[in-house]
Amino acid sequence: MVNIQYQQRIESTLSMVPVGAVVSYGQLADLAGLPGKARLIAKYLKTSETQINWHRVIRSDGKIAFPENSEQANDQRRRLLSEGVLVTNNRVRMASFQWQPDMYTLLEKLRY
DNA sequence: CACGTGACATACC
DNA sequence: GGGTATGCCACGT
Repeated sequence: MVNIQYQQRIESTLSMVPVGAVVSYGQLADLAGLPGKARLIAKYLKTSETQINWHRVIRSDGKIAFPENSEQANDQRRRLLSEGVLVTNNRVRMASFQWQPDMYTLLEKLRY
C-alpha cells in the first residue's frame, strides 16, 4: 500500500511517459517530485492496481527488473518491443534508455 | 521503538 | 562486464 498523495503523483507522472520511452525508478521519482524515493516507485508498481505505463519503468542500469525469462519479464519485453523499444538479454538498448534531457527539464517545469 | 523488506541506486573492486 | 557493499526510505511486523 502506498500513501495516496504519493500514489497520485506517481500515477500522473507515469501517465506522461511517452510511447517508445523508458524511465528508471529513480528518474520517475524525480519527475514526480519525490527525489530519492526510487524504492517507493517499486512498491507502488508492485502493490497498486492501476498501473498505467508500468512497462516503461526499468532499472537505472537499463535492465528489466524481473528475472530473465520470467513471465513478467517476457510480458514487459513484449510490450516494449511493440512500441519500438529494443530489448536484448533483459536489457533495453541505450538508444532507448531515458528521455532526452530537454524533455526531462520540460516536464519538470511543466508540473512543479 | 527496533528490525526486516523491497520491480532501487551508486561506488568500488 | 559482473559481484559486493552501502545508502536509501516508506511500510509492515
